[in-house]
Amino acid sequence: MKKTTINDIAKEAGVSKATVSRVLNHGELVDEETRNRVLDIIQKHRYSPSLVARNLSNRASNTIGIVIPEIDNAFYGKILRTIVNITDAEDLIPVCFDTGNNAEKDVRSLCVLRDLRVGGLIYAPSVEYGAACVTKQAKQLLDDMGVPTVLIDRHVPDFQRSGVFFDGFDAGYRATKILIAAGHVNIGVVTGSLKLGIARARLDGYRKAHEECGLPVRRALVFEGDFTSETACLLSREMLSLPERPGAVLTCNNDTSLGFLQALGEKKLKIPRDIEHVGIDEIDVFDDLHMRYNHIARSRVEMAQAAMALLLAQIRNPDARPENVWIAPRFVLDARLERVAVKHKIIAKTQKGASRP
Amino acid sequence: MKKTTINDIAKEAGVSKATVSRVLNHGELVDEETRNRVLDIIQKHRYSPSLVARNLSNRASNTIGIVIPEIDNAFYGKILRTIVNITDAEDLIPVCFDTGNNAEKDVRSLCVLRDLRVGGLIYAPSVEYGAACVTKQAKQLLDDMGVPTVLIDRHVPDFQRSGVFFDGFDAGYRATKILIAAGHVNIGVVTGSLKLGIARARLDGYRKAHEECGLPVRRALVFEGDFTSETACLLSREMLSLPERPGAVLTCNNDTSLGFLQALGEKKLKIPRDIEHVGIDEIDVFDDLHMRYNHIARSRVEMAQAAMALLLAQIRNPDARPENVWIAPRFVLDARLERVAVKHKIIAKTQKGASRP
DNA sequence: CTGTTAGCGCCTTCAC
DNA sequence: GTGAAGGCGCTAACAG
Repeated sequence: MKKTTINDIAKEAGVSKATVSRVLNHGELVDEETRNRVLDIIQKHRYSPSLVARNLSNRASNTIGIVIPEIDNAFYGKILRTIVNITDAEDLIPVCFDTGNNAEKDVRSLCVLRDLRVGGLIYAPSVEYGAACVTKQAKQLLDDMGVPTVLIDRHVPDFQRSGVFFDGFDAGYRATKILIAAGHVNIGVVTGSLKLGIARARLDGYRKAHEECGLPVRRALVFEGDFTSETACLLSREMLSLPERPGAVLTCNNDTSLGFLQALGEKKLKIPRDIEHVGIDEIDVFDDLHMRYNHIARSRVEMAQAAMALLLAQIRNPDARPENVWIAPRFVLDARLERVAVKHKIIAKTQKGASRP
Repeated sequence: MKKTTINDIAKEAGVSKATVSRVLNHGELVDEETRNRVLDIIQKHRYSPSLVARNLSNRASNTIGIVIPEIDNAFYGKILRTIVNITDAEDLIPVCFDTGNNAEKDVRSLCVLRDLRVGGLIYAPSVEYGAACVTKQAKQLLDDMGVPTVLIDRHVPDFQRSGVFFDGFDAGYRATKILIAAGHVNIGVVTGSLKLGIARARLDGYRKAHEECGLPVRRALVFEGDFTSETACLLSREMLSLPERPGAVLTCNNDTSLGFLQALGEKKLKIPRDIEHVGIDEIDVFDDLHMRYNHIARSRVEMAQAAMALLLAQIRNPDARPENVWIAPRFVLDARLERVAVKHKIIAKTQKGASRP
């Protein structure tokens, strides 16, 4: 039992396949009568042309590749969903890979996408985690593919492409400023692997805030993790056991915040009674439950939309110049911290009521 | 600047494309010397054959379609990630659609997948939400595609295909039994749309437990929602304002549990001081934070793995008979409820230490 | 308006 | 071992 093809239709309709192809693609160029006849037969056989053949013939593909780490992380999950909703609306076909933050998988995924001759690419690289040679391979592949590409959330070092990024430096900087303004001098920080640019940026912001305020950055208060809750919890336990326990803590992504909060719970410490805390990234459940959680949100929907906008623009106009979009941090603070932040002009003013992304 | 093709390689190597094709696919059939020469040229040009052309020629595709609602829901996010990790290991290419629980989008997604001539399909239908005619279309499409298909999590009514399902009836039944065994007679329930089979199953379990214990099912305590936290919260507020407030509540999926917990927080009610609660589905964050949350987990990883196993089996052996796998509920209860459950032989015995999926 | 022809890039017989 | 030829299903000129 074979799939019916354009030939079968043509034969049965007593026309050439060119005509069938025409009613399929440029219906108006075909005599109404023959068109209807062909259409009828198509319907009868429930025929629908093969995209594979069509793509080959057109040497163009309406397929776009998506390469992200940790699909099941709420951050990327939301991004992915936003992306596929857009691809859907634009009649693009999303092919999706998860790298698990493994640079080798970046390369493998890009290989497949290259062989698939996708027409575009949204890419959240984990290559920074990997060896230099892997990064080089990935860049090479991107070049080889020669298709519109938009980086999202993370950079590829020394690589000139469009991208949508979160201003992690600003987030780290302002978060720390706020804590300092609230009277803290002893501020701990749990961040991700400093091999990752985004982790470094956030920590740099933390440092800058200290310098600007004439405060020393105490090495003992800087904890380099890996953006997982497990590691963050271990580090946080350590931090909270310090003889001079920090009065405030900055945690640099959603899972890190969770790890920290877990450690906090174990020690029976309460926010803000015993310690102050600002996290980076929203945590949906806390929102749902209206739980207190001072944090800086990076709008996932906004990022994904911006990325797709850039991608579509590039697909439509291939010689568009690379363009970077920076997504501004959004502050979600309790009344007290917000007052402090506004008073010190660290944030513009209350953003309450801003729709959750 | 054109992509290099098999022809370019053949020409440069001074051989025919047949030979190049051979070194690509059946290297051993080619003289070592020529093979190496061809290989060198391939490397030099960084040539890699087009999967599109190859698929067309082979009239077979290593592509598999994935259609799920709500990619950003942690439940499906985890499933998706597990699936793509497996497709990756099996050299399959995942094409992924999100339907947002919109039956029309089910149909649209299946259409694209059909045109793509995917080699297999993992499908979590939302068609039950839709009109009968839409369901019919979806079934028709599945038939037209004629490729191995595995349903996951949700049924398509009257449709004979392989599938991996959670035993929601059993979950609802045993959860309710436990609450009854714990001394409750006034048990509220918040469920999803009863148009959905999985919602009905869970509620049926709740009913069965009541019957079996000679307890009446009070209609006022049955709240039909839609599996979203917003609706669940509204309904829960209502429930908690009842003159005869239930002493225990069953909530039938993760978001519903969240909605309920939010309403609970608003009323300053505490578990288990004021009310008892069992939810269906895990909520990762609660796990991470070691928060108290009595629930019945449906193992997402297990489901996804089972689904892929069925799919691969079917792909390898096309006349394998349809097969259904039922994933057993896993109970995660606090000490008191667990003791009650074990004592009444509702659950076998402590499952503590079971790895989180 | 419609049919013929010639690919798209690759694979697989078949001869040699 | 290798090349020539034909075909996968479809589209895009080019003639009529």
